[in-house]
Amino acid sequence: MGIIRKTKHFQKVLDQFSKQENAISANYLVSHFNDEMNKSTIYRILDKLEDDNIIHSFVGVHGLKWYAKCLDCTVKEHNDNHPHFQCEKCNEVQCISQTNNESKIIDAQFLVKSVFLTGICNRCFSTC
Amino acid sequence: MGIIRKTKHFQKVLDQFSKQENAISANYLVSHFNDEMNKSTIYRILDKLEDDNIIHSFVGVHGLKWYAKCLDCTVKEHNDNHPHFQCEKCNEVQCISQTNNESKIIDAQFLVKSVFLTGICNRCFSTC
DNA sequence: CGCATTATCGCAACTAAGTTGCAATAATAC
DNA sequence: GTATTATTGCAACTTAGTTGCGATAATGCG
Repeated sequence: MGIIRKTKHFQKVLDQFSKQENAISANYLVSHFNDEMNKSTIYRILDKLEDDNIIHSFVGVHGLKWYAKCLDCTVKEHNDNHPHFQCEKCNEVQCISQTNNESKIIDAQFLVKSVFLTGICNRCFSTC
Repeated sequence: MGIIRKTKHFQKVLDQFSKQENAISANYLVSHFNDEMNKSTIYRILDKLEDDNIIHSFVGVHGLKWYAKCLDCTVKEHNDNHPHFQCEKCNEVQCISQTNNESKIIDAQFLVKSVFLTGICNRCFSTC
């Protein structure tokens, strides 16, 4: 089990995920909480939140680690494998609601656990 | 234009992609050519090969940079967006032939340029 | 072929993200 | 209120990838 004590720092990091539907990079949190908490604290809290299946992690286009809220996961089982989409222009990462279409693609070849898409988001596409 | 002179080093790196269907990590090449060439040389050659649309790059599960051969790309246009699959157990990355199924998933929401899947590959699945 | 030009290379030093060990601090249980 | 121990801050580290610069070698031309 990851989280044991409910500290102020833990609460602050968790709050970020409550008021934000999309994914958040570890890096963003480090600079956002720059003068409130140490970066190792943030990384450790993220580890523990992931341990408890409250958030899940993946790697974005520039090799940075991103975290997003788990939707239907319990402490025991992580079963929220919704796809993520990162825009190459604005770098924002969006969670895509599961459609079950993806599993078809690869069928017998592999057991797919996560889907990561990149491209241009609506907003950036319409402003260029 | 990336590649201008056909040096021995350039040829050696390119050979790796000729005799290998799947993706190769920059990191692998650095240790593979450890006593033959400097790592900055390798990174620079990879940059140039990508510039010329001979290979394309993406980031794998651990944030490492991977490269795979471009199939139907010209120097002017990169149009090979085949999906990649990385196994979480053996870390191997496979190129998946384009099926055009993926574009359906997200349709009007985004312009998808790349698809990256993770999970368990056939070989690892059958040996556990 | 020989030479000048300049792309490429090796080296060392750097950057940035993320990790780790340890002593100090603070949350919890009794 | 105090003891226990999880959490935190700090500094030092690791690892992938980048950069500047002088040395080397590929190419083009006479």
